[in-house]
Amino acid sequence: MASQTERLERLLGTQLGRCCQSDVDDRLATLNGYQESIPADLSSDLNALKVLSTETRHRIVRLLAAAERDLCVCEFKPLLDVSDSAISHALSDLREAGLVTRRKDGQWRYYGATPRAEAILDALDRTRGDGE
Amino acid sequence: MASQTERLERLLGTQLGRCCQSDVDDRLATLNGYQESIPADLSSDLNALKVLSTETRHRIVRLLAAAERDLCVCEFKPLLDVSDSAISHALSDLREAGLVTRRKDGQWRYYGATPRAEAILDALDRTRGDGE
DNA sequence: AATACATATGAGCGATTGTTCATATACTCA
DNA sequence: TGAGTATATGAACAATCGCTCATATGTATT
Repeated sequence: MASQTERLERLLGTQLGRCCQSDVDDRLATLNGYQESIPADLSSDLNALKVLSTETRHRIVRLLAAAERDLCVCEFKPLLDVSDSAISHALSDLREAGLVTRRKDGQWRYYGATPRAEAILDALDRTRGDGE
Repeated sequence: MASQTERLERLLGTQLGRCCQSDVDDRLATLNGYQESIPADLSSDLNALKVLSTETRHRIVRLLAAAERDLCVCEFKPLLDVSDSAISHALSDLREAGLVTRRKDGQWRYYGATPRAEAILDALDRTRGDGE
């Protein structure tokens, strides 16, 4: 049975030219340190990214960011090639993910991009086309 | 049959207190302006977000960012609760999405986070917990 | 050359997803 | 109050996804 650290041991042999148990322990401690620097609950980050990763929802947020104002649900209609229902579902998912806000005005609903949404789009824009 | 702009026309009636054809045309032109400011090809952005939106791949990138150095494939093993194959698939997806780089050293492979990956994580970190 | 090893790749399976259709809710105006 | 409108919600279905297992590729060592 292959242990969890069998290969790590060999890697350290390559990197250090030697490898005793304390070398393995030290490296494992270092790796655990990286692990601990990760937010305990990733679900909100993962959800924000997932929600922004499909075309309909992504486009909605880009439109809101470009508009620099809240848009009414019906303003998305001529710009997106999906049903009203799909737009509504998309906005609902975006709101739950903290990427858009909603404001009611009579029968109309206005949505706006949150700073979180804008920060993510900005990160993409600033790094688009980077080879690496 | 409901036209694409039927509701928009009524919205403008509400917003402007009137609505003739030129009002509709103006608004449509404005909306099309937003549309045009969106990158023509979203697929690379969408893919980057999708790839970062599941736990295994996201965790890999967070580990690389925390490490501030390239990590060997075998170093992920004790930190992730999935098979070697899943780690390899994940790294391959991340590389294709431009989120990690790969460096070969003998039989070992070292991966590192790209500026694009770091920018996205940073956007998430800076805005985590924003109510809106 | 043969064996061992590190990583990669492809098929396949259960689980999740984005959409549409049907329907519900809530507001407006006669 | 009743008809019309704007948006939201739930079910359902095809499509996609993430994982594991089996196997392939390329490197090191003997």
